[in-house]
Amino acid sequence: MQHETDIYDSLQVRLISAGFEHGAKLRAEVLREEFGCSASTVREALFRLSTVGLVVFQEQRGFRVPRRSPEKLIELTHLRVLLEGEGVVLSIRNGGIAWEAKMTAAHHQLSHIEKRIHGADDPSEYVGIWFRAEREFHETLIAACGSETLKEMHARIYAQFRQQLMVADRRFDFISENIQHHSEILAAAVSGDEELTRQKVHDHLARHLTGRTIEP
Amino acid sequence: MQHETDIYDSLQVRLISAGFEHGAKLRAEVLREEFGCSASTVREALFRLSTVGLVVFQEQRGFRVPRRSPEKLIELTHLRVLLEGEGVVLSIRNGGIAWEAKMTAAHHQLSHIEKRIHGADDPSEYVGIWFRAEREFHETLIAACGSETLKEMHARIYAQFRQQLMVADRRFDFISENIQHHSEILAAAVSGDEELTRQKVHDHLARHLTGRTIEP
DNA sequence: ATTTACAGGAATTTCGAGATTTTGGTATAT
DNA sequence: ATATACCAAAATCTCGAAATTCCTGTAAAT
Repeated sequence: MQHETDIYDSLQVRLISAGFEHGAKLRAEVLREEFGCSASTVREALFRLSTVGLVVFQEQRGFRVPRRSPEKLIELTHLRVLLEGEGVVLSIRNGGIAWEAKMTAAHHQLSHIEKRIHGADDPSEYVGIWFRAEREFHETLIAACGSETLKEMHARIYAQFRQQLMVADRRFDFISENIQHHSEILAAAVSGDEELTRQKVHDHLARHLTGRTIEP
Repeated sequence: MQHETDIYDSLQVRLISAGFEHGAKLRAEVLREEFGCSASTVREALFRLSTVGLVVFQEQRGFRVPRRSPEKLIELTHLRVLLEGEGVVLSIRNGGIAWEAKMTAAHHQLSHIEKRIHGADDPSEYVGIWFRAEREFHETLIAACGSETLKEMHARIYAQFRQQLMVADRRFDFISENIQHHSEILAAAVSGDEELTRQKVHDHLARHLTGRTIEP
């Protein structure tokens, strides 16, 4: 049996991985059928997603997928730099060997996938697993920061960030640059150099700070 | 006629200003009567508040007011320092005269109230207006940062922070210290010294970073 | 031609009842 | 005494229909 929470999760995944068009209307009556439940149940899930920022709610006129906005992407990037920078510095301080081990593991996984994408003819089939690995890498960065609140907040910002980029960058033109970035972040992190790591996280995300990132 | 949004707002106010006990159960069937609407409507509002962190939701066992937790308060304080520090620096950079004017206005208002509290026999009657003025002051600090996303995020952190402190500090023992702090923050901000301002914001909140702040 | 008024239809919001699950208490067995 | 099984009461969750509000296209008026 499907619970409200399952529907919430399911919608969340679709909302950040191209399951809906930007700006698309989300009608509870329609989604109802896909999940085989009542409209009110979908409505509750959409309400919750709206407070997270993955859905826009307007009184008496329903729910929508947020439109793409260069300004929003810049703001989200700025916050990612702030939160990931702070989180990774705290992780360096508190994480110890166990965290360093998890970091190298997450990086190994990610870099393996990125190298395959780099040499692939049709990278699009890797979209799903790359998303997961990239998220895992960035979550591991801040995993040992000691603040559940910071991690939750980062998860939301990250989700909105991904949603903004949904259909963009499908060709992975940035991938070789990314391989380099992720390696440098890992190296800086395990070396224990707090400010260098913060800098590397910033540089990695900097290309989204210009306002000229997306144009499909 | 009461809308779902009104109920949401109304509950939010009560949740951050001692309208409920810490850890209290929030039964939709009960709140239903107070608002004169159906249980499902209350339920929707509670669901939304749960994604904001002002209410805890557990599958099949309803909604609760979050318990008080020293660790949580430290984490929230840490994030306030981070977000307000960043926000105020950006405001200094982008705000101009208009922002400085708003800052002095907000400070004037707040300090007026704080001085009255300082000399009052029974400060408890000022609780409500002090809450509003203090929030206004801290929101104005970051008002010109240029990032709606940062402001939204700060609003949530601030709300959870207030909720943690709900019943504490009712005697305003900290008030004379606070008057000094707020003045120093204002002075640093209008002087344009970014790092000094960041420091003053940190110092102001530092007393909540020790883990020995609350004991009812 | 443009604006305003008015329907009819579609979408949203609210509601209360029924189905499901948890909770708390009692009895039985170890 | 402790643990397990069971039952009834209470609370939660889901549903579909009724009430309300919004939207769109058509007609009348300026």
